[in-house]
Amino acid sequence: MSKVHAIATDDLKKIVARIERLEDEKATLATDITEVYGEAKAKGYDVKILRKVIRMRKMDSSKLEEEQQLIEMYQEALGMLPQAA
Amino acid sequence: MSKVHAIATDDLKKIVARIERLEDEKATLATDITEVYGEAKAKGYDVKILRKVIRMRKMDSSKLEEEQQLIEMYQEALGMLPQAA
Amino acid sequence: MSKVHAIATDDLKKIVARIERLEDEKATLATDITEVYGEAKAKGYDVKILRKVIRMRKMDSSKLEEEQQLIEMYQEALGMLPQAA
Amino acid sequence: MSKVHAIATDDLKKIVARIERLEDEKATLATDITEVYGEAKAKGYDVKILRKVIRMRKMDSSKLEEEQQLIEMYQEALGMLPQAA
DNA sequence: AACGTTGAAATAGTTC
DNA sequence: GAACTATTTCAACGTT
Repeated sequence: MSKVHAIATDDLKKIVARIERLEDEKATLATDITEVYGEAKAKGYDVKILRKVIRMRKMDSSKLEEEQQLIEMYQEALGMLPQAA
Repeated sequence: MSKVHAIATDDLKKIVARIERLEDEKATLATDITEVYGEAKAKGYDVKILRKVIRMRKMDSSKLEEEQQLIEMYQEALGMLPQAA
Repeated sequence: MSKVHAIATDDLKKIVARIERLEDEKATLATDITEVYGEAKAKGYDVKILRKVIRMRKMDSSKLEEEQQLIEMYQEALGMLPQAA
Repeated sequence: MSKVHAIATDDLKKIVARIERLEDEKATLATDITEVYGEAKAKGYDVKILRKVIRMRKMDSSKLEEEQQLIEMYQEALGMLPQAA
């Protein structure tokens, strides 16, 4: 176990600053998203449904990847098994 | 925000004891599972594949639930939307 | 495939597009943050500690003290502290 | 449906059954633990603090001190501590 | 035995 | 405020 025992202060400060800046931007985007949902609601859209639909769109594009993974899984499984290497 | 400021010691001890006991049992089961995989490996089975297959079996039984959820989602979406209640 | 009425108006499409774009950017930032932690790790920093410290910086200090007090209260109730005053 | 050779020997089936049974029991315990936390919450305990304290009890004290020292080291490097010695 | 990958657990946010 | 979902964090595992 070799933890760092002498910390390069300036270096660490820069790292922390970068992370905190990125997290700030991320939080801002989260707020923006909430606001867009708010606008949608004001226009009469159902926010809950909207969220679900958007989630489904994301899932659908992940389904392709999942399918690919399953194919590879089976390929691997068929290559070996009981008399595995 | 109403945190508890006077702690009933005996009560808390019992709660902690119960949780720790359950966690112990859970850890024991985790060890047992690891051991079964170990036996399987000793018999020549490919543990990695075995894990994947078992995971897939779990997924397959979740697929039914997922499908049901999607159906309900669509039913919901078709009932409302722009002119939502 | 059953058409879903005329739900997908241009307006709704725009809203969805905006949200998805914002979510993409958010996901990119999440990846960036992970990468910065990766760099920090490569430089020898302890990522787990780093995360904890950054989280503590986010909490305002009154919250931090309050949490710490609660922890000590619980520890005392459980007899985890050497010999409390 | 394409049969997958004679992979599913009785032996393999038994192994899978044992693992799945153990995993079921493990999942049940996880649910039980969640419920105990729920009861604790209903009695007014702070679940988040409770979890932290229980986690701390699990860590041996040398680890805990080491972690605490690292945190302070980082905090000092970042100027988060009032006026370090 | 460190490293990355992956699955489990915990926390935070959203909805009803 | 209770339940559900999504995100984030943590720990285990296999790999090199």
